[in-house]
Amino acid sequence: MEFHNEARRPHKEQLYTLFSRIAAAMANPRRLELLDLLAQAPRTVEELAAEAHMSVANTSQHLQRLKQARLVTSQAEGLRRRYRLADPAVTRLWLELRAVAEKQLAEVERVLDAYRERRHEFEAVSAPDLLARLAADELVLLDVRPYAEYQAAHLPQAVSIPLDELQERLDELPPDKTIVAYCRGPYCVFADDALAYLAENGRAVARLEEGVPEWQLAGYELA
Amino acid sequence: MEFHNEARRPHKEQLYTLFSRIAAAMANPRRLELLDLLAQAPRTVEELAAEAHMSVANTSQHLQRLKQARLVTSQAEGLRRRYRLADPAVTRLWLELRAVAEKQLAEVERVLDAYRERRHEFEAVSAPDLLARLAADELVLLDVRPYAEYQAAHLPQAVSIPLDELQERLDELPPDKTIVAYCRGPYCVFADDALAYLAENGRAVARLEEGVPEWQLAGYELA
DNA sequence: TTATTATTCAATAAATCTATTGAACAATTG
DNA sequence: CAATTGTTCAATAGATTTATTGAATAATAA
Repeated sequence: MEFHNEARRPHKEQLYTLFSRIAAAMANPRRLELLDLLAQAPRTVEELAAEAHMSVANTSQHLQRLKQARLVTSQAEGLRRRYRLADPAVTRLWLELRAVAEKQLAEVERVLDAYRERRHEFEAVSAPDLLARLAADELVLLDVRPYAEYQAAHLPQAVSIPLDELQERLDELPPDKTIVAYCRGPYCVFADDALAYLAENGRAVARLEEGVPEWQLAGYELA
Repeated sequence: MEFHNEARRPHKEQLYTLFSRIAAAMANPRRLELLDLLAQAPRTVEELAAEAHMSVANTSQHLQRLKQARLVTSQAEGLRRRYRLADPAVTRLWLELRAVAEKQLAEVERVLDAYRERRHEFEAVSAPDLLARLAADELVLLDVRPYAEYQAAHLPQAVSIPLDELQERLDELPPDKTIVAYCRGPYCVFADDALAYLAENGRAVARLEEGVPEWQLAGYELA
């Protein structure tokens, strides 16, 4: 009865090799950006390429690698092909990866402060707090992401005004209530931009750091 | 008010690059095996090299990469240096990675059946079931890992008999109770080997698939 | 002090990964 | 049918990663 059985070694190595394939698929900043975008809504290659500022060929190649690792699936839609995350577990893995980076790499905080330069300016609302004040009808929850992402999934009672339509549609927001904006999550600046504009126009504002994936992971319902 | 702000692009890319470093550190089967071992107990370079069947120099080099990514820390102990996981979040990430691989890569199941050839032979006990039956004093919980790992952390009420001492210490186990064995987790064969031997010697046996990390992640207490 | 021991470093060849380019393919439209 | 369009494929150069070898380092023991 021994701890080390040489006959089983090759199988064990195969297992670790399989696990490492998932990590390898995520071990590239471009592919992480693609996963992050897909965590918001399914998209075509062209849309992903434009959003991530990369060439279509390169985007397609990276998507093939994600597909090989079974992190994404694709579906033909006429001339196009739409990609989506293969499973909610992939979202969990991505969020857990981010959480480890946040906790272990001090640089993340530094870069985030440079990226979201106004992130400390607005009051932050926690998820339970939001729910309570929504129930009391004290505030409006505003989703400023592109409409397609709102359609794919959004927080309960959220109103959609994409960031680039906010100026024209300002009067759709009640002037007397606090406006809580959210976007793709804590690494997204859309909500900050929206809140800065709303504050300039005399509205009471606050930010929800959670995006749809974080909200869902925390166990709350989506609309 | 636009969705794409060119000035912020470089910061965004830096963020994804930081996140990808964590994934890159895990994107190698050897390093995953090291993380897996460290999830059981802290160890020295030499111990890790022996257990993972790799050269000391190679082991050290991989540990440096894990350390750079802040997934492990090390501590001098006289002549040696002991490595440990940097944070419980690292364990969570590793388990989540495994979960995705399990769910998405059908090959994992196939390789696992070849690796743990007896895994379907024994009754499996679930964690809540185990707790109930332990409370009712119906069974003995047996930890068959090396003693150092038992010392680092083990399940409540677990008795330690390392696999390689099981034959000599068989009489320490009460002959009338069902023996539930566990080891490092669902990808470990120690418990299967122990149960096969115990069953041959007329004991009633069952297996707990969870190891210490899985047990902890599920929210249960450790001893 | 010198010798021993655990670990790390440096150099290297083989393998793998990345972005780019331009061609190929396949589903639609005219 | 041919033309258009979104996507994928193939080839390639430059960069990164890996395991191995042997030397360097640093803490302890003789």
